[in-house]
Amino acid sequence: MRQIAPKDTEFSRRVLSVVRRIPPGRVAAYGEVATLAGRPRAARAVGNIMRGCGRPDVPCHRVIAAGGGLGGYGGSEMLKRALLVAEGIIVSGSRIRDLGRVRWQPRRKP
DNA sequence: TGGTTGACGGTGG
DNA sequence: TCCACCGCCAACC
Repeated sequence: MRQIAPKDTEFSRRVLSVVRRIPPGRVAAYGEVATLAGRPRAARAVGNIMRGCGRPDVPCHRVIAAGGGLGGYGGSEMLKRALLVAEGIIVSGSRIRDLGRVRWQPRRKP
């Protein structure tokens, strides 16, 4: 059983900051968060940090896998699905159907 | 210092 | 549409 203690490094803190910015009713993929954190290829690393988020400030349940997969949630994948549905996101089984609609867009250049 | 793991992403069959 | 393989990055032992 590996220790779940994310290091308070720049990267981890940046990732948490990005996830914290995700508004309700919207979701972001690990790769998206990684890109916003400055590491477009660190999707796995983001998952590692999410694994030990343990912070109510960080809506880790709004972070999903690319393609609409929910990914995981401390072992209770069903809980994550319920949280997303409660926010108005349509989820079918373990897959988000209106992914292109709930996809969080951090900023758009005018 | 090096090797392994993991809440991933993308492509191919 | 679903399953499998490879590649990338950070944390843990």
